[in-house]
Amino acid sequence: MEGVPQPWWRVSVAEALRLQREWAQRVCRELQLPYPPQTVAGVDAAYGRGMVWGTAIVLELPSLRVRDIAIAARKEEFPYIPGLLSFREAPAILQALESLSTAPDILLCDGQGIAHPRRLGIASHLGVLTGLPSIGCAKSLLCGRLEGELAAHVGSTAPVWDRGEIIAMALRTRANVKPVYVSIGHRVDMAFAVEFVLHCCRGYRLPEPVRLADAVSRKAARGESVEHLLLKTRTAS
DNA sequence: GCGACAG
DNA sequence: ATCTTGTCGC
Repeated sequence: MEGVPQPWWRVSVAEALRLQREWAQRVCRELQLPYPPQTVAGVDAAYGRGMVWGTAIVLELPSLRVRDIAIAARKEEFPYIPGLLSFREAPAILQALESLSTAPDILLCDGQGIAHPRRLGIASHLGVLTGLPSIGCAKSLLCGRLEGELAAHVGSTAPVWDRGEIIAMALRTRANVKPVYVSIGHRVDMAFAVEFVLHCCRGYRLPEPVRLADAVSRKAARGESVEHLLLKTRTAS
């Protein structure tokens, strides 16, 4: 992306907040897909041995078959601060994405999209920096309040409001199980995001791309073998 | 000032 | 996120 300071993750908290407000203005909340996505990349990160381990795993659609995997390890450079998660995890995830053989059509992230104090959760952050459509799927809320009741059946939704706007939808992906919070990342609208996440769940609370990215990340972080999953690891500082 | 707070 | 055993329930 143009105009992005290179070591954008090596900044002060004040500068990080400024960058978020700036980049949040580049988020597109409308569906902009040239064609139905043929591949989705599930992305996540885990921690181990002083490193952040980012994973990008590409699945074919609508089958959800694994097509490609990439893992990247980087030193932990930014602390975890609620609201600034992407400054800690995005560098490793972006590096993993760059190591993929083929760019995915859309990103499914473990975390918030615009359901964020400054409307730039990690899903939106990754979407804006890569230019790819993205969706945020989080296990809990960072901000906002659930309005209304969420039915117990799969597929039911309830809006999450914050400062006068709907920033996410609580989505029941499994009957009688805590919902996940779906939000727009970049170049998608809420309706598409919810439908997409639901398609990826298949009986589990979390979407398959995210479950796999999570499993691979933590295995890599613990130094366990992930070769039986076709990998392309790359380490850097 | 106090409490909340993605992963 | 990570540290950790068994256990209750579909």
